Amino acid sequence: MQNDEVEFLEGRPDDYSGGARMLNAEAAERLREMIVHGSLAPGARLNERELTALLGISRTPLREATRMLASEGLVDLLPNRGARVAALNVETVRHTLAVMGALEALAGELICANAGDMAIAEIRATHYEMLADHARRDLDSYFKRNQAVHLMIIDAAGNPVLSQLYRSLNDQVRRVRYMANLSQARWDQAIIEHNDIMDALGKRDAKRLKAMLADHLAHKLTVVSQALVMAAAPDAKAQKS
Amino acid sequence: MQNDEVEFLEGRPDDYSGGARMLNAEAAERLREMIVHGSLAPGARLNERELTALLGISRTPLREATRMLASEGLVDLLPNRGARVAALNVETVRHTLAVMGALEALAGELICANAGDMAIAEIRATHYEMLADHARRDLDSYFKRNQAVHLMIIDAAGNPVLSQLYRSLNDQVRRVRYMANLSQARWDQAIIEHNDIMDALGKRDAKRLKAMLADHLAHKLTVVSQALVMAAAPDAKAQKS
DNA sequence: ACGTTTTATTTTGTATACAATATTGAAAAC
DNA sequence: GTTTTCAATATTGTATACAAAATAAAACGT
Repeated sequence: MQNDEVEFLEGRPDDYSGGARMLNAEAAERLREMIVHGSLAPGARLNERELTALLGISRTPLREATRMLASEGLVDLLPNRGARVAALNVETVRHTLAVMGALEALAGELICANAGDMAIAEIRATHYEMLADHARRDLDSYFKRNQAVHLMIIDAAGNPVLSQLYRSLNDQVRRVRYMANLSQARWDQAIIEHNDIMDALGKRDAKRLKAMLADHLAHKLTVVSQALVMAAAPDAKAQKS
Repeated sequence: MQNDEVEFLEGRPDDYSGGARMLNAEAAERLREMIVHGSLAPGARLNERELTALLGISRTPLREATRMLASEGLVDLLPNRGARVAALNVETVRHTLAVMGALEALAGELICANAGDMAIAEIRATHYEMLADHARRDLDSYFKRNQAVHLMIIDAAGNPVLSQLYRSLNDQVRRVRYMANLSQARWDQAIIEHNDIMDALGKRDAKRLKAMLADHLAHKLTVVSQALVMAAAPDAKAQKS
């Protein structure tokens, strides 16, 4: 390699993964994570010099990464003014959640028609682990497990296009999660909803499953909207498109 | 500019569009069109030297473009082996159409709830123009108009996330369209279905609209599947992932 | 002081240069 | 004749160089 003193992606030295590295994909992953976790805030500029220094790569793969993220909708590209983290307004999140709802409904149909008992058993197991997290008030682990359950439900539908799309949209909404401070009441309510979802799923009751998923999503929308309007006041300048 | 004898994107000289050009976006658009229209066949390698010569740009913006197309799912990236046009197997198309169905269902709901009479009138107008194309047996114009109607229906839902996603998936399926040779019977049937859709839309009958859209999509799936299995025999080598 | 114009500096967009990996093709071995 | 090996070539991945634009800073006038 040309630059032999480079430390690629020093935050994750274990990411060499043996074979083909593909710096752009690695950078995209790193940036995606930073955006989702909020360390790159909505509206923030992606300075190429800074980011190349941070990631230990040159501008070429970095730019390829930002272009990929732009196609995923996490980043906006302004001509001659680089890339910014996509804004997160309530409107967009509402639209995104509406689409996710449609995808969950499809997943519900497909699962009840096709999913094997094994897959559902695995979901149920993770569901119980999530209940454990709730009992322990371990919010961090709960979030992870909650994500896992939702993604497992989507994946159990056996439609890779659906899975990929849902993940992409989910990343958009996850960005808000890290601003939202879930109240205890909301959290308890979410658990009830998850129990209902799990119940309908076990019975392969597509109609009820879809209704429960829709309810749960509507609930999520209110939580997320509140978080956004709360954040909008002090952070208004970053919300401008 | 460094290379002053370049003729950028010579196929479409009117694409300067005044202000900021953004070569990568232009190249992505060109490539997307080539892939959708089949001039870049499924499985075909995207040779950077050839394409830079064809588009009159350097490798940097070309590569940024291919990365964007990869995120859209039109292109696969193989480490150290460049980009290939994504394969088009029946399975993937079925999955894609299933998701599009879910999105159309959502659009149907939203339209019946929110869409203004103006928007529906505009759809109806285009619908009639499409009927004219059918009467004249102008298949090319029909395809365009048909696409327009479907996109207008989606857009009338007023959800930009939905619109963008649908377009992206639609591009995947459009690739097959150009292989499919619509039979007269199929065409006539499609017209009937469109009339039903238009009717339900006029009456804001969400339930029926969703059913009609689903029927129409199922119909499209059979057409597209047939085209794919027909093409699979002589073109099998290009179908390998 | 304030606003405007001009000049530096930074940042982005694009092209090219270099290195590593793949691919091809021909000679050698079987 | 077929397969294997190894050099030649092409292609990709990454870094850097240069140009145009945007941003920041300074100079100027009022």
